[in-house]
Amino acid sequence: MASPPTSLSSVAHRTIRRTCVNCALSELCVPVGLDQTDMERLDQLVDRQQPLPANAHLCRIGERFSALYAVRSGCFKSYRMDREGRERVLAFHLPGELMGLDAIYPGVYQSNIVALDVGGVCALPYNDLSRLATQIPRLQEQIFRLLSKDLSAYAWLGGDHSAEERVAGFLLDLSNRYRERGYSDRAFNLAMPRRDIANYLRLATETVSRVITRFERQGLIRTERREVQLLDLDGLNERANHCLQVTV
Amino acid sequence: MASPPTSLSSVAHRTIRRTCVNCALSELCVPVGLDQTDMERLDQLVDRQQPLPANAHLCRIGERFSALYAVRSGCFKSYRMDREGRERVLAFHLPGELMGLDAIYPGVYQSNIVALDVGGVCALPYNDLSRLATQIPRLQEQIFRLLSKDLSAYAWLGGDHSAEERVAGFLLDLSNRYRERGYSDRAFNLAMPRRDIANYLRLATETVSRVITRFERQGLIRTERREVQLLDLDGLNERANHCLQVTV
DNA sequence: TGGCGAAATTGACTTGCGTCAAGGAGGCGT
DNA sequence: ACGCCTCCTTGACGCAAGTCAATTTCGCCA
Repeated sequence: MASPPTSLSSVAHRTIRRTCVNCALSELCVPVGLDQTDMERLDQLVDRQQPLPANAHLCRIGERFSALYAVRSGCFKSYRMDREGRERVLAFHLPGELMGLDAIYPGVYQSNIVALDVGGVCALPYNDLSRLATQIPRLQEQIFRLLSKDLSAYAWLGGDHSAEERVAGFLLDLSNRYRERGYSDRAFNLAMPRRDIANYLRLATETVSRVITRFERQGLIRTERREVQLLDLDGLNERANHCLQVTV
Repeated sequence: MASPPTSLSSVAHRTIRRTCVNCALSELCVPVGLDQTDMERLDQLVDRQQPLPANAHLCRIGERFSALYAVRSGCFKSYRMDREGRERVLAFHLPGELMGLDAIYPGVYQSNIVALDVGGVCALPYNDLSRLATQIPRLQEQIFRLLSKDLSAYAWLGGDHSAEERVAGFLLDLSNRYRERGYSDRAFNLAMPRRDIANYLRLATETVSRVITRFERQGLIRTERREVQLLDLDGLNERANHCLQVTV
């Protein structure tokens, strides 16, 4: 009771060590369904890295693949460059999601991954992870599932959708993912600029802007810079042509 | 030396039982890198199914996911239906390739898979396969790799490419895959009608036809219905904008 | 051999989205 | 408070690819 609560040691004592076991994201991330013992084994190989400042790169194309990354906080973007040097956004990653999966096959990172705002990641050294996965069937299963899940996401992007379908689908996808994470699915903040959204959806920035304006006029959404409110989910689903949902 | 080689029993005796161990595709398929003992364990769970006639379905969307399928011979197509009932081709599968990977996550097939011509598959019961994968690290690794490989393939389809880029990329992709399988990479037969190619590339059938005609006029290829000859790989690579290759 | 239907090609027209260009609105450092 | 820069929005115009429609070719079966 004597030492003031502001002393360094006191703070250190009160700080709960971040582990998979007490991580709020464990139900979205790799350790889904693991019991406490297995989670602790997983925990030992996880490298909880320093938070990255906005616009800092986590990895770059061509670097030797050594680890998968799980988002702990913030929002990340993965992208490639085409031969003309133009950026091509492949995905946005929210907390609990796994990044770098496309690097497993070639053994070399296939995309640049950058923090859109300040964000933290857990690095999962791949060799250790796959070794552990042979020992914990539930873990192997979860990695299979996460890889398979990404296939469906990419398949959507590959479809031939109109600009309206793409933008509506994008908003609904984010809405679903925020809900899963316990955030509001009706009002959220876009971590990425319009340019990145457009690039991800393979549209021009101007087209995204126009569609958003149109949705706003139709009373489907309300926006204020990067703040978005979804006012009419049914209407958005109609615009998205119902083609978003992965049948689960 | 006495019995004539044409007698039925003789044929039966000379027929080698099809196993993973003696399968010509083992270096492209799931058992990559397994030693003979492990291959025999894998072999025991493989269900070598009757050849399917052309246009027969292997599985349909919504069916409970129970097995992955490896192509043994022929060419398969996987596709979905959008809400308007239009077909959307997701992939063509050549011998040695694994199908149904996108069903792992939801536990329900996410695409219809149909034989384009008469073709054979090996069914790999998923529960048995993943159990075996925990016991054979090299097998687990290979499944990770195959899943990861598909991610890159889907990423290409998701890019915003012109019609010329798409058609050139498609031809070169087939060329590479045929070469891997020991076939000519300069002359091959398209197992699928133009309509399916167009659908896969998210183009109109007419557009594919026009691009093919243009390539032919430019001396890049020669076609005779479904027979294709690639005359100028460099030229095609240029049209494809070099954006096909996965950096391996 | 001839006739039917599916597949492929080609031409004429339409359109959704990209490109170009200009203007407005915050954010931030000095 | 000012200026600068980046982000976003809006309008005018052009083009690549889609749609519609007609014709040819091939495979197939009677």
